[in-house]
This record gives sequence, C-alpha cells and structure tokens, in this order.
Amino acid sequence: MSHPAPEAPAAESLDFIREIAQEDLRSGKHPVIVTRFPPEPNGYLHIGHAKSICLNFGLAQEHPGSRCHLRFDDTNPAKEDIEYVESIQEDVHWLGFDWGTHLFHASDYFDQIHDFALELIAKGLSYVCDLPVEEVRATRGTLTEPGTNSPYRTRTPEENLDLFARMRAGEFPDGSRTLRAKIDMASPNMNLRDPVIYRIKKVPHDRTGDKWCIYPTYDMAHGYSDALEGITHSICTLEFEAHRPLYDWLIDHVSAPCHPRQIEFSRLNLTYTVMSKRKLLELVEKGLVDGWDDPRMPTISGLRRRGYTPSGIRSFCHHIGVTKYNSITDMGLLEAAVREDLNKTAPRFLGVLRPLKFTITNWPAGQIEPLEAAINPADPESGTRQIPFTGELLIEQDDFMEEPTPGYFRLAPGRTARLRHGYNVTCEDVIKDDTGRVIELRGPYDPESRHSKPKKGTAVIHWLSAAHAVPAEVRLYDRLLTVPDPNDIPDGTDWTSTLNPESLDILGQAHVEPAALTSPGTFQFERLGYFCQDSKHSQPGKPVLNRTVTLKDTWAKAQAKV
RNA sequence: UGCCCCGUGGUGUAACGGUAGCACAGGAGAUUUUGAUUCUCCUUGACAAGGUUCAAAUCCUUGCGGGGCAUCCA
Repeated sequence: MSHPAPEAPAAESLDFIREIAQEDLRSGKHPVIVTRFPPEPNGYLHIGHAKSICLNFGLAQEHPGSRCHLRFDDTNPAKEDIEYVESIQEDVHWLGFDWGTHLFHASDYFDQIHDFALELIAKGLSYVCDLPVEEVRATRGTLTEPGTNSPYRTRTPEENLDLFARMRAGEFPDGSRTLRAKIDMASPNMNLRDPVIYRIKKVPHDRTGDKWCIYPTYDMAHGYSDALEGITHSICTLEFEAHRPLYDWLIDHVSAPCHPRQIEFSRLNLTYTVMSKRKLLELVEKGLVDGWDDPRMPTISGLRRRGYTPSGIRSFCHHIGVTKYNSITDMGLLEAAVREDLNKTAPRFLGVLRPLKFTITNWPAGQIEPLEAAINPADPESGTRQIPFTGELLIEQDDFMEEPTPGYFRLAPGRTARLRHGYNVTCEDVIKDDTGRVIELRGPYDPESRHSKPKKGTAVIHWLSAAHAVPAEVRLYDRLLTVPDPNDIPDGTDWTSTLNPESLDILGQAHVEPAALTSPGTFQFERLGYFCQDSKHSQPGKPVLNRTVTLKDTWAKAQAKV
C-alpha cells in the first residue's frame, strides 16, 4: 500500500461523475471505465456537445485501458440523415478525441434488441397494444392523475408473440399497433406508464435498409446498446433523469450482459446564443445565418470556421466543470479560454481594418526598409519576420482623432505616435476631402527613434506599407442575440426577434500584411484581435478573414462607459 | 396541483462536519514598442426559517425559488 504524503499538494478536485468512476475503479466494481458519446445524427454538434465529448472521452483518457465509444443513436430513420454522421465524426476528431475501433450504431443491435423484446413478451412483461396514438395519450393520465390500463394489456404471451411477429412482417400499417412495456399505469413517473418500446415505421433505414419496419424507441434502444457494449457509465443530460427507472427496468428484466449506471449532468447553456437543435435548425432553414457553420453559430463547425481552437474549447469545458445545477454560462468564459490559448500560440501580423493614409514627409523617396518583428512575443521560439517600411503608410482610422478626448494618446494634430516595430511619426497636416472627411495625414518620422525607448504616454499603433499591403475583406462578428437568455422573453415573442442585427459587420476596405494570408490557422492582428481565413468564402486573390475574438481592450471599455 | 432533480460572490465552480477557495468578469497599480500579455493588490457570496452538534455551506425538517416530466422524439 502506498502512503499518501501529507505534504503533497491537494489533487485537483474531481467532478461528481469522475468521482463515481474513480470510486468504481478503486472498489474493483469495474477494471476499466467504458463510456460513450451517443449523438443522434439529426443535426450538427454544438459547444454543448463538446462539453459531453470532453467528459466522456476525457474520462476514458484519464484511466489507462479505459475507452469511449462513438455511437450513433439512429433509431428513428424518419428524422435522421447521413449528412450529419460525417460532420459529427469530423467534429469529434477535430476536438482532439478518437474512438479508435469503437464506432457503433444503435442499428447494429436491432437484432439483439428485437430478441430482448421477445424475451420481455415471453415473460409477460410486454404486450402488443392496438390503441391508436390519441388513445394511448388519453389513457396515459396526467401529471396528477393515474392512467388507465389498455384493454390489450392482458393478452397472452403467445398472442403477443404472434402479433409482434406480424408487426415485424409488415402486416399492419404505421401507427396501428405498438409494443408496450407492462409496468404501471398509475406510476407517478409518466415514463413508467406502459411506455411504447417498439413502433411501426415503414421507412427504410440508412444502415439497415428495409430489413425492418418496426423500430425500437429511444428507451428501448439506448440502454440495451449500452449494455451490449459493456458501457460502465452511461452519462447523459438532466432531462433523462426521469427515464432512469425505465432504463434500469428494461435492463433488469432481460438477460443483458451487464447493467451500466446512468448518470445525469446539466447541459451547457451560454449567454447570447441558442443551443437547442430545433432553434439552430430554424436559423439554418430560414436563412438567418450562413449555414450550420456560420461563424456566429455555437456549433463546433461554426466555432472552427470562426477560428476557435480545439484546445481553447477543451480548456473552456474543463473550466466550466460538471454539475447537476441548471446554469447559464457567460459567453465571456469561452472567449477568455480561447484568448488564453491563442495568446500563447498565434503568430502576430499587422492588419488595418479601416485604412487612413499617412505620408511621411521626410522619408527618402522610393526607399524600402525591412523591419524585423517578432512572430510571437509570447513565444521566443517563434522567431521573427520582416515587414517593409516605406513613406506611404496605411494606419487605422481609430488611431487618429482630430479633437482628442481626455485620455486618448494616439495620433492627433501635432502629436507623435510610435509605429509598431518601427519609428515615431508626428502628425503635422490633416488633409480632408470636400465633405470635411479626413483622408490623409502627413508628417515626419524620427530616424533616431527606431530603437529608442518610447516616451511614456506615447501610443504604439499598427500600420502597413501602402504599396505592400494586400486588400482583404474582414468580417467582424458580435453576439448572435441581443438578450442573454432567449428563453426569458415575454410570452408570445418570437425568439428570432432577439437576433442581433449587428452580429455581422463586413469591412471591404481592410488591408493586411501578406504573410498573414499564408499563415495556417488563427493568427493575431496586433492590437485588433485574432483572425483566420474564412474556409467557406476565402479565395486566392480574394481573401475573406473572420475575426475570432477581439483582444481585451480597456480603452474601448472605458470609452463605452462614457 | 403529482413525482423527480437543483439552490455557494455578477457568472461558472471548490470544500466531503472544523479558516468559504479558484477561474472569468469588475476595480487599483507596476511592467510593456500590442491601451494586449505578464505581475501585484482589492471589491463582491452560503435561498429562508427552524433543528442536530463543541462546531453546519456540508446532516435533518419545513417553506421559498429554479428546472424537468403527460412524442409511437432523442
């Protein structure tokens, strides 16, 4: 036995699910942990799924010999589509997880689930019910009143076996009969009031073709799939809590190879966005966004296109923890996690979103001076790059104010600023067009200032050599919604009315350092934020850049308060 | 008007009957050729009332608040 050193630093605390898993390992209940991520292929994965993926795959990674299965919960061919199967696999892999050879489908088990159904029937625990949908609903009772028994509840096992076989043979039309578990029509738990476990659906299945015209319901398929795969911990979200007694009942009453433990945790909610598949689908179908992977979407593919990193998302999932408390997490937490990750890894470039011309009056005509600049000051290993300095520059419109407000220390008439990686320049002349708009700044540079220490209170601004800069379209994104919680709006209000009309701002005049366009992944435009090329719309010679997230900006924040 | 689950700073979470801590957000300062980063320091908290105990965020009771459950959805 090892003796824990009392002076050892406290181990990082485990969430309640990891604690259960660890205890089951310690007690010898299980030699390894087997979890599963069981998406239904009827939509794209979102950040809420990422939480579940990090939990299930993470748990397996943390214990040698343990594993996590990827299982498609494809029990309803009427709603599912293989289009989603591919995206789901891509997203899980992109997040950095691997199921190895453990890729399964609930439909792989249709034969065995059917056998379990036969077993339940033979034991008198299941019956074929001829009641139509409305009748089933009417006799189920209400939340406060018990239901009433189906008149078909007393059929003999022989009769049920025969009828079930004929259901399977396609003798009856959709909806005409169901197989029900015989439990308790008076149970306070509605899920136990003789739930339907098989229904007739004469719909071909993506994987089993037309082999079946009856399909198991979620409750029937899920637990048995878990048991068949030897899952030790079946982790799901809170809304399945009331299903757990049924999960247990179904497994207990057949010769299942094992009995996994279902554990529920609360799903992720984020402020200023939506997480339900229904609403996400609505945005896509109504054309309110540019597809499932619109960079404003909380989908994994949207976050990827936006420039979020897998490690940033994983870090976020780690930070939010796992509990049963119904919470809404501040979107700022996700942004902070991705900023932290990107700050360490993203190469830096210069880009100008809204250009303003600056002409250096004392720069030798035609001279080009290559300046050396760190690729990432936060990473000494990253090396340097060269950027050309000339007398014709582009600076950011925001970095000049004709009548500077107190506290503003960028350029203004007569003021000096430091050009990032370069020289000090002074604004001597302000050129305007007929409408009074500032179109150009002119002034000298200080040749001695290249390596001089900048004076306190002198701003450092970004710039580009006009002749070397490459035009690019830049898309700035803001929160999808104008309200933190779209569920918390007045009755009768359409949630789509809370969509933020300013969630996308397209800038057509931006210019960027050419090297930015050949940099893979997400990079930083110094002082502006993190950006990446839009995988959908960027083309050679016509780059489109997405802003992933801004840098923290205490100046802008202070201004916003005024 | 049934059953189940959940209530810790603004937000997300720790503690496993013994000093309420962390992250984000917020504030003050230092450093800085990114108003970034980094580094200091600071503000803010137990749903309520009873009970058990030397001692309660933790255990019990009740109330209050939030969420879930009546698809042949998952």
